[in-house]
Amino acid sequence: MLNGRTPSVKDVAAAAGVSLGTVSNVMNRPEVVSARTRERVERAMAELGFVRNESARQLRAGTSRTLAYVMLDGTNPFFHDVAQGIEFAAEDADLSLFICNSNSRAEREEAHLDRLLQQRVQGILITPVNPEAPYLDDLARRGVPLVIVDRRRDDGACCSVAVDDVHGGRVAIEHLVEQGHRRVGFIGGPESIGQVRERLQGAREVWEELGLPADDLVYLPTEAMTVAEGRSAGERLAGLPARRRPTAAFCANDLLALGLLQQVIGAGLRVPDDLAIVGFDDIEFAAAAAVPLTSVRQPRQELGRAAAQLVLDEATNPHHEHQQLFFTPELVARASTIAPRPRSR
Amino acid sequence: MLNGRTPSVKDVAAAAGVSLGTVSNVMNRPEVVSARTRERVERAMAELGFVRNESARQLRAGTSRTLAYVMLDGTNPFFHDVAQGIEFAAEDADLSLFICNSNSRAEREEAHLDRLLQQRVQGILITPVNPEAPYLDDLARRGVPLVIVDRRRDDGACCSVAVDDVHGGRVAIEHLVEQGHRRVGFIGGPESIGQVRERLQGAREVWEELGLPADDLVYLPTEAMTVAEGRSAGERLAGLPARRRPTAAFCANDLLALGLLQQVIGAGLRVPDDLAIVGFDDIEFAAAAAVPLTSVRQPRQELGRAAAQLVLDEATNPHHEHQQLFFTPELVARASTIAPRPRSR
DNA sequence: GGGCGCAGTTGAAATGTTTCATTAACGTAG
DNA sequence: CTACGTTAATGAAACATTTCAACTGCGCCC
Repeated sequence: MLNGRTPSVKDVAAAAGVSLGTVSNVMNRPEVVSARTRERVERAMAELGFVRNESARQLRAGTSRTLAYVMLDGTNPFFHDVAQGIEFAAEDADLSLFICNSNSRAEREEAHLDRLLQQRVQGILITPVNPEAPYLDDLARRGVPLVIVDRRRDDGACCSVAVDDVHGGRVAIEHLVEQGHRRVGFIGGPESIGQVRERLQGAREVWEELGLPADDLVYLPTEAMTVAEGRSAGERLAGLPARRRPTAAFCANDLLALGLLQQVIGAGLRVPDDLAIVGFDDIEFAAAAAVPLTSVRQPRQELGRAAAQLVLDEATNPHHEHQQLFFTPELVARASTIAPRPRSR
Repeated sequence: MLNGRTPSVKDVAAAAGVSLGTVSNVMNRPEVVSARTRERVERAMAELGFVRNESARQLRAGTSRTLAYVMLDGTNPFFHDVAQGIEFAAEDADLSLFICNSNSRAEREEAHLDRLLQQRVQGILITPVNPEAPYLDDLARRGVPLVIVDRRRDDGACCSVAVDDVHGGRVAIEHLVEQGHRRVGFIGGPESIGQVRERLQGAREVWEELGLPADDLVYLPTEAMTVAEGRSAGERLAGLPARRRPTAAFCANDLLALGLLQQVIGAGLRVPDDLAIVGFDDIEFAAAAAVPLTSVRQPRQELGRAAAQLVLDEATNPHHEHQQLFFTPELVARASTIAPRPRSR
């Protein structure tokens, strides 16, 4: 069957008694080769266990069959849902998807990008540590199809797909005010993250429009967007003097919200009676929390799918123009802000 | 700077006024080329924005610089932790990691493997839908370094890294019995998953050894290991006649446990007083649940790291012998089984 | 001053594909 | 019978790298 190294087209050609051009035709344009020879070649391939060498194909054809997604934080399920959306689009286009994880470290990100460039991937999707990083411009200038996911670039240096975070901040606060809250905490950070700024901005806008005193929208900064930071924000919140302590919290993502939820429940507060909580992203675990979490839903898979389509357009359409796609997030109200109808009485 | 296509070694050589063999030497054996020319070449590379073409390198050198992990279920954070462990090991070995997701569908898995074979990846790590699938044997026979992660192969066809699931089942039940429970439900399925069988087996072994009546260890089968199935198991559990209703549940993974937890809390039961819950895997969200979840911890990252080391050994060491690595899981007790010291009185 | 060793550089071969111009075979129309 | 068209198969070139044997100076020793 196989005697050492893996068989090449040449071996198949010899075994089938045809030229190696014909073998290639069987793989790439089966219609031009007669049924008889095609069958003979296919049998030879099966017998030898031939597997096409993708490097050689790519080298000659000049085109790779993979996309890549560089995700920001592997511990946040949100990004995996985005990746799943990309994967579906890639599958439809018969491409492989290379998933990398920068773990929020710029130097890992750059190392990944370097590798991807060497692989000559067909396009790169990325949720960058910093959307303005100069090496992203290098990529764009090089002509590598590039789409920024879940972040924005305001100059049109490349495509991006994101969500209207200002709007997301607005609907969260509108909902809380509707529920009667007049003192609300905003939990998120660091402020270097554009989304944190924009979600906060949306919150403040609507707060002001409703004529509520600015001081009653309390900003509780965090150092990261993790469960652990959510918990520690909970402690700080509990430590606030009563007259400043909010009756509701709006968290910049669900991880923070879940951490907060756990901490305050552990401290004996009731949710939502003592503290209502709104998250952001609507990851799967949000609905599955013990007090199901009200959250601002991002169309996570859609985000990935749309990004993949943009990158494919850039890769294949010579008249491609960079676009900034915007999705509008919507609030999903659950028990963490809406008290259940009392069980009896 | 660049005039159309990306520059090749030849362009660099021309720009630096050396032969292309020298350029290659600068990249691969800098010590053999004089400092003066090396510097000249490096300058030329920078000016042209040269990036080595990995396909060509791989074609000629015959060796790829990537590992691949085919994960079973992208919605389960457990596998991402495993992947993270692999990633660290790959980073140490200066390799890239290609992450694929089969979503528990055998045909996707096979398609991924086919692609990876074409890419001639240096080794494949996989948590397979079915560890006995014939195409896995094909891989092994082909000589592709292959490690099965978090599943077992009893014949020594390839390496595997797993956890002692029988033991995991034992410690979970021992803990519950210690806490005074005498009627316990086991939630998990489908039984085609080896781990489900073994965790249940461990549970039954210890149950019998303690002389408890077999009928009081109730098996509640599920169709999958997801949050949704956990919730539905919770409904079935609530519907059980009181004399058969367990006072504790041991779930085959944390996703099930989280779903169950949410459902029973929503139904007004108290955890652990009315129902104690033990999960398996100890994913990050287990500790962050509103009632922090007691769970059987698998060394998730360690699993990945060890698997990566095995695959690298197989790839590089001619005297490699297949090994079956076993980790021993340990119980992490939290509030879902241990009632907190009463707050007052 | 001829031979030798050494450091540095070169040029060609090789890797496994794809592509494309060319050839071969075989009818069929004139 | 020739010329032509069609269909099928061929062979060589090209892709970007790495490797390695061969070459070139050059200083040194006898």
